[in-house]
Amino acid sequence: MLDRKLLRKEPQKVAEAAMAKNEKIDIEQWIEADSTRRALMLEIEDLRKQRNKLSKAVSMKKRIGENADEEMALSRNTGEKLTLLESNIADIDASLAEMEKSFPNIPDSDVPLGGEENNVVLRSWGEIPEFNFRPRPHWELMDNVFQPEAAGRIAGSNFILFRGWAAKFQRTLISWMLDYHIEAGMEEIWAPFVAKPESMTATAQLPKMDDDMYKIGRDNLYLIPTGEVPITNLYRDQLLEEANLPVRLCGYTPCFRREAGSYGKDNRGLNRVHQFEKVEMVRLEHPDRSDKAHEELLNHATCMLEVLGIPYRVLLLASGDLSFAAAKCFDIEIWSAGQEKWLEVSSISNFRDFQARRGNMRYRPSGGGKPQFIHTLNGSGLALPRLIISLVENGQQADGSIKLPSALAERMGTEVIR
RNA sequence: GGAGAGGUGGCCGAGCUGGUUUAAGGCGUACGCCUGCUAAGCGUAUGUAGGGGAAACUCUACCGAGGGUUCGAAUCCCUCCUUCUCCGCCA
Repeated sequence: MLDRKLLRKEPQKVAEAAMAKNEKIDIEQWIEADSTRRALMLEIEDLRKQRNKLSKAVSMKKRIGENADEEMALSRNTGEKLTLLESNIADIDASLAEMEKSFPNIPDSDVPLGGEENNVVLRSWGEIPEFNFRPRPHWELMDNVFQPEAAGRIAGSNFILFRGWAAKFQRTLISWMLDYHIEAGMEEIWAPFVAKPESMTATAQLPKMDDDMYKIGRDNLYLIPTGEVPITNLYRDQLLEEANLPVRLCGYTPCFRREAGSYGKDNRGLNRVHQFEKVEMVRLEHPDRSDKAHEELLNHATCMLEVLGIPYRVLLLASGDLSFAAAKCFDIEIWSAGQEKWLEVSSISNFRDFQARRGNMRYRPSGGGKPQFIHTLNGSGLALPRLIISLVENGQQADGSIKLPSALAERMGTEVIR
């Protein structure tokens, strides 16, 4: 959610920002409703003031035994007027709130304009592996342990099933990544995998992504599309002390995505599935330090890839590729040797105070003064399926066996998976 | 799922036979006083949001959410959400 003062003061800026994100918004309609609301509010407050006075007069007169019929009649009359105006303003409030929830966050000034084609490669690391044989895609290398047809029988197409070493490999990776984050000072969170509409609205999956989420209608719950939802919502409606910032969290969750309308698009194998596992990093920051925190999250995630020896590149997303809530986002892409392409394995976003406003997440400044909205950030650290793709395809050998990075070999109890 | 008890300001907690409570008191926090230092003690201030004012200040709303009764609701009634206790069911 954006600051109402900003909407009033610089509607043009908000409209341009929405345009840059390919979102259509009607700012004129908002401005009109807002000014109507403020005029009505003045009237209402005046009437309430009158009624309070009359009530007090009634109270005084009754205490000393005088007749207060006149005041009571006047007060009743005022009350009737109020009821009408209050119902008008409630309608306006509802429509304002609905509009505001559909206004996207404003991209930072250093975010390039335009669509995907304007994303900027900031840096890259590692050598793209070369083979003296034809590198195979992961679905061939994992033929025995990755069984999408079985998952299809159980849950439907585009769900996945691992068995044997693949199942263990995923569990090992989750555990390794969590330990890596904990080592760096984050607190591990394990949270519900479903969330209420209010939670989805706070982190801004709602209203826009409604069609992309699995919904449990009878209990009015959604399956989470990312760990960001429960972990960030841990602090919804909370007031933090400035001394307790930053809050650094991580956690494992499955992520459920309907991927409506994406069938047939890069969805072979593990590339794009309805349920995938992910370790997420979440950070609540002081507004002055969120830029630094954003870089730190990025570097922390890329460091992890360096330990695993996976070639990657970092993109700064252009405005049109930014999510609804983000002000700025880095994507990390890793190399898939079997498919010879880059795969997005992490999005690291700064939402500034956008989610904090929606979720009422604030801190009290240590010098005293009014509570302020915090800045929220998050990043995948990392998404499992594509990480597995890269490790398996990049580590493959001529005989179809897979060589593991040393960090994982120890935990898997073998250096080579056969 | 059944029965019962709660949800009050950063936290705890009174009020809940409707009108000097437009929320007592405590903790915490800030500043000051006092004390050789520290602790204790004393004093003052301290909720959130919005409006008006140069400012001191002032007005309005908010006691889980929404609706109702009333001249007037934290207080009475209804619906919902949520927490806890006990029982049932299930892993």
